[in-house]
Amino acid sequence: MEKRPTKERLIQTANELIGQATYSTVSVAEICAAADVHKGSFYHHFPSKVDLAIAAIDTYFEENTCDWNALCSSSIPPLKRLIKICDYVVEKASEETAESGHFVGCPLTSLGAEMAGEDGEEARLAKRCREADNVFLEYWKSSVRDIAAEGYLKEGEDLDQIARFLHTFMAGHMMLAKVHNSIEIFEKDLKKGMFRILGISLDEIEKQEQ
Amino acid sequence: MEKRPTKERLIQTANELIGQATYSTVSVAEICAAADVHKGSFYHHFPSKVDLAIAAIDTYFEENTCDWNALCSSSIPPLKRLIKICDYVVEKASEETAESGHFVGCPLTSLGAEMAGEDGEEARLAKRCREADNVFLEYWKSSVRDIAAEGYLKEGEDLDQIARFLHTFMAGHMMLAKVHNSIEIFEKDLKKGMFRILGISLDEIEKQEQ
DNA sequence: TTAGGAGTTGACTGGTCAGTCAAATGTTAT
DNA sequence: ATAACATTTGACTGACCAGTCAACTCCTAA
Repeated sequence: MEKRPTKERLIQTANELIGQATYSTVSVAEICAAADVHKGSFYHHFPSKVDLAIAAIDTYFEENTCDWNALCSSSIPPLKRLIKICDYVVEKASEETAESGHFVGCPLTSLGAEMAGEDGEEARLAKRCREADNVFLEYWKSSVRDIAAEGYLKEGEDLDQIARFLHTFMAGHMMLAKVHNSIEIFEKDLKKGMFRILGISLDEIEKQEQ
Repeated sequence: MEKRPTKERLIQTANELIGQATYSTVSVAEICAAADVHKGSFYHHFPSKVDLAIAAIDTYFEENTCDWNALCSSSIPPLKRLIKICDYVVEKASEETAESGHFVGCPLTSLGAEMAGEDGEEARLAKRCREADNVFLEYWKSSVRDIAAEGYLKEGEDLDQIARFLHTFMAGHMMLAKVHNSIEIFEKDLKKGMFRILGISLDEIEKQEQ
């Protein structure tokens, strides 16, 4: 069994531990111990704890945009894409919760909120979280435009605002599921809420699928 | 100029500083300095940092339920109540942001998420956040039932689920406004999103008001 | 006047934190 | 073989953390 490179192990471990706790409460020593890396070796690969966290956010972001791109192929009808994204998010959250015992949620929001009031070096991390979050908002905007282009929305609606609603609703769901450490409501409500915000009957769409 | 009692000053200062940063990153020494209280005096009034945070959450909760009760008088039509609550939340957030330069958001969600992965003494704080959050969910349930009773919602809808949607949407708005430290989208979207989730035209209701 | 509890003071402790460093060990290219 | 570089090791530092404590001041009640 081949061990993955030290740097990768640190990033993955950081994402796991920070997801289950917070940036502030997880120490460099803890991350090192869990990743089987010595302190000095850590600082060979990363100039600071903040830089590890940024690398961890970058990795999370790249993995997720990659998956979303695969799910959001233009060849698929936009409402089906929305369903697939919801299913993907729910499934991924279920796996994480089953593995760790904690609902991890969205690091961009959790870490972004934790770092929101910081200045100095930590502000770089806060900025990265905001930037990445904005990219996901763009995904929603694009999705809503595609849904509107298919005639599912009334003429003259503020499409960007509807996209913000979806984005906000997703973020809120993630945070509350984290607070209550419960995947159940998340599974039950996410997709239905999305379609309610859009004003489209989920039942009818699902019937068409069959 | 009379100084308020030490204990009150500590609770108020804790709410301010923890709101602008996080529980973990604000030290007891900082809170003491800001409240002009000495370390030893702090531990005369509170057995631990966790107990101060719980007292701070309790104070926040009591102040807010008190205000919400005043706004939610049954003598007012339920949709008007919803508008008043949204206006109240937005106005309070604006004041806090103007005063501190930070969008503070909802401590029950922020602190609740920060403490979600903790065990030991901090778990008591996490539990208190969850409990308080559940009380606010009950407010939404009650509001949605009243709105339905006036005939604004279709027959057979899952009213508790709609209440969860509103609660989730509010929480998401608070968190994202904190992440981006921006009150603008919060002001622009909150009320409109609420009415979109309900499926009721805000414009028409506002016309009736005049 | 005085006794005693409530509140205050600030120095102190042991532990943990992020980050440093010089020496040791691998690895690769010539 | 060896030079040059990448990586690892673990002891170390100074700062900060939550919490302690004994001495002190203040208020109140008899």
